[in-house]
Amino acid sequence: MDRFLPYINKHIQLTPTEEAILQANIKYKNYLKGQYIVQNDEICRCHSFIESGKVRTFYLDKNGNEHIVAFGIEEWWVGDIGSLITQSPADFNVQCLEKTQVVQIYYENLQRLYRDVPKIERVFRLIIQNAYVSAQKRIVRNFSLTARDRYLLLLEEYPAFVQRFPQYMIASYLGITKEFLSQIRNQLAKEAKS
Amino acid sequence: MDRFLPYINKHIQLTPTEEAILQANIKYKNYLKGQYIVQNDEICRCHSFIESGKVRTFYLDKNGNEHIVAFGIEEWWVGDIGSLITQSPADFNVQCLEKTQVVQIYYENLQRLYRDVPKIERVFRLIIQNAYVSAQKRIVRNFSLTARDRYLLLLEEYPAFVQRFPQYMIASYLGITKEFLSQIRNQLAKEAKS
DNA sequence: AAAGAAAAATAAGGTAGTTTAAGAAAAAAA
DNA sequence: TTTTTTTCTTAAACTACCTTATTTTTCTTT
Repeated sequence: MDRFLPYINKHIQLTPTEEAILQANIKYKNYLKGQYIVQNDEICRCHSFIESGKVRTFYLDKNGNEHIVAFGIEEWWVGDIGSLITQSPADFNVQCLEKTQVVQIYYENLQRLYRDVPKIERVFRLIIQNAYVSAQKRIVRNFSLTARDRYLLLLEEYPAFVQRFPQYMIASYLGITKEFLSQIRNQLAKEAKS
Repeated sequence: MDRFLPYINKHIQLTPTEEAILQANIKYKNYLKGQYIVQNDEICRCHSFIESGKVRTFYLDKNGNEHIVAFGIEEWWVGDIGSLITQSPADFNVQCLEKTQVVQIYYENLQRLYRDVPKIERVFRLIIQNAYVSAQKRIVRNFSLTARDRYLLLLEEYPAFVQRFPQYMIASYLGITKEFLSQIRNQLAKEAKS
């Protein structure tokens, strides 16, 4: 039940006092399968760290099609940062796909932490920096790789995702249809035999 | 020649002492048309703020094709953040497309500033946060919009780009060929008439 | 102003990925 | 166990976008 503090301590070293302030500004929460942590058009009030469980972050386009923009498993942060930082309606939905426990930092508490424990600003700069670098990688890959190569890369880099999320969600994350992913997998299986 | 300090002061308020420390940790530099601020496979040593001029950030895929991942004009930051933060070889190239003046903060100076002027950590958190939000928007759009709609959106949101950068670069930025963009524009022109 | 180079337009044929629809397999519920 | 629901597969027709090649226009340089 406590992955959170060890995670924070990977980035910075907190004094006992600072740790106490941090503890006072977080909340533990449990979600059931299917429940939403963030909902489209509502303001995202907190950023959530996954203690256990799994979630998907998705977006509904104007035709009502779902597009998965991120997965979340243990030790990942989820939320809609765009909505959080401007306290404006969210573009994304964050939905739990199984019973999920999270640690949440609410907007006001985060601002207070930035003020009272400046080291926290560093943690979040680092978190966002890494998120930004992966987002850019994703853009580049969607430009220059075929669906097949993107799938192979996902298998290599995040095998846990391919195991824990259903195929139609993997397809959506890769930006292709489930039918086409099925076709790719079929082809890869054939190649493996010969 | 001085857009930099006013830009910083939009985000935070510096005391005269802090401002002096900041000034001591930046460098002004001029580039000619065609010169590179960052080069693929070399370590990106600084982050650059554009005072005047224009640049493109691009990536060469394994077939040697260029893919533009970002444009930069006055008051934009450019560089390869992935390379900068880990001090590892850059994936991207940042090239000036005309005479360009920049303010640069070198890696070591940035670390020193984070330590000595903690407010600076806030500025960079904010810069990266915004960059991350736009990167995510871009991922979503590339998934759910057609090339035509992406072009229309670019025209609406950043008309300056469409005016200041040649069409084949705009096409590359949108993730399509120059021929296809030409076709789209042709079609839009026809529609405008009738 | 002319010459040369770079950028943009046009057109035809090709391919990666989509759509639709039907059926099979697997998982969840009863 | 059977039923119901969810997920995955297969295949054929279709579309958005690509490739290649040629021509025209615009920008640079002298």
